[in-house]
Amino acid sequence: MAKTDTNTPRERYRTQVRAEVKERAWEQIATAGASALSLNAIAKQMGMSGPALYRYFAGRDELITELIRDAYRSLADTVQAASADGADLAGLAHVLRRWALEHPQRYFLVYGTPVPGYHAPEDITGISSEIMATLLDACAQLVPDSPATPFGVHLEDHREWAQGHPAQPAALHRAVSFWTRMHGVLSLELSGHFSGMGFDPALLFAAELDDLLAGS
Amino acid sequence: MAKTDTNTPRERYRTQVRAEVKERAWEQIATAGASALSLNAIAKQMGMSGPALYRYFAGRDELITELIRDAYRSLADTVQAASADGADLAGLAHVLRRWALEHPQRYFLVYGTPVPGYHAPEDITGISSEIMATLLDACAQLVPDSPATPFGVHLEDHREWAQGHPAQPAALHRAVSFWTRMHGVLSLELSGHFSGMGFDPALLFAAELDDLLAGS
DNA sequence: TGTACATCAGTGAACGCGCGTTCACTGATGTAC
DNA sequence: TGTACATCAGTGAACGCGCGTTCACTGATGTAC
Repeated sequence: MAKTDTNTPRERYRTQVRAEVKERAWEQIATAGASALSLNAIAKQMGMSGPALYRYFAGRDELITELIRDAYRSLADTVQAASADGADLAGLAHVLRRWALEHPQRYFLVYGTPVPGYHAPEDITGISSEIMATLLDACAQLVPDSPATPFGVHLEDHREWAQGHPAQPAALHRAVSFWTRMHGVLSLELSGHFSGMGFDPALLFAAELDDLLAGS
Repeated sequence: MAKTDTNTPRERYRTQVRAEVKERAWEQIATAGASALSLNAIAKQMGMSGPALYRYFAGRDELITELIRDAYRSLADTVQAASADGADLAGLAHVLRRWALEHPQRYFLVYGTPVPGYHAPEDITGISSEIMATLLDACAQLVPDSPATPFGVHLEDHREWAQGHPAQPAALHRAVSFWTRMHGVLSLELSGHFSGMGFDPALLFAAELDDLLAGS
């Protein structure tokens, strides 16, 4: 079914090398930032010559796009797995934070400063919708019939992004607030903006989550 | 008193050229991202030869640091001016959003994805504290004696960052929440993450602000 | 099992590019008497 | 007011660098009979 031909030895080797290239790419991003990503440097680090990588990636741009796709996929998988294991909204929050702390570079590739020119391919926005859907599920299960907020009503009028998910206005509102609030804390935490301040970011995260669950 | 010698014609010229270099730098960042900033490109755009800029900046790094400093300064000035005009916390929120929408590149240089190697000079963290202090003022004025939250108590134990500001625990908590929540919305808005979703980011921002002011 | 052929991974040379930065120099602008 | 000197903005050549990418080629690995 899936077109991942991992049958022949040669193709197994191919996917293995591709994976190693990506690993080195992540290391490089962690060390010097995404903009410093260089095919030649990766090749050298793997003990091969620059042009060799063109057997595996059409070019630098394709590699970067792949990394972004993988980052989205990784987050979606993580969240969906937690949901399948019965995690509620609070559970998703902790899984999200854990993922962000484990893979800060991936987090920033997904939610960080955008590159002015770049536009993500369609399938990536699709993965983004998957994440949103999982969030909506969790929000809908929590207090299924909360009173609609004004912004919830506005969202009800603009719910294309919910992809036909049958969530109530209050759930739509909560999903969006969840997203922005968790991102607010995680983004500043990963950026190091809290590091000189002395308090424990985990407690801030927990406080924000509690407040969100208590709901207005 | 201030050591800004804008007296002699030569020095007025100097500061003028420095200013133009920075302007072009911002344009370049807006077009291709901060990592694409190039002294040579700026020089060419100004109709002069590359090395000429070394009369005005010690090198690329100094220019970038200056831009970051200016961005912080611009935000601090904006917020302080609003505060001096009697703006309350809600007023500061709107001034902040306005500033972010007007200068997205500056916003990202301040709060965006960090460059792994880079550490900001001390005076920049000082400006950051000024912003925090203004925020604390506004939070302390709102409901001066709210009950302390658990996280507020934690902050009370780690209040070095407040630089001796006499805010109550509840105010400390509110200032931090204000910061992370506004950033959560603004960061995703400026990154374009809402653009395909259909709803109005201004309403989301307002809803988040209302919820914060209602306070739990 | 052995031979003939096709596939494909990886190499090394080469191209053009733009970068940051240095250096010795020219020429204009200001300063001192 | 005019001359002599110092200051400093800007130039052009040059250095070394690493980048992405192409190309013709070698040599190993798999496939077909």
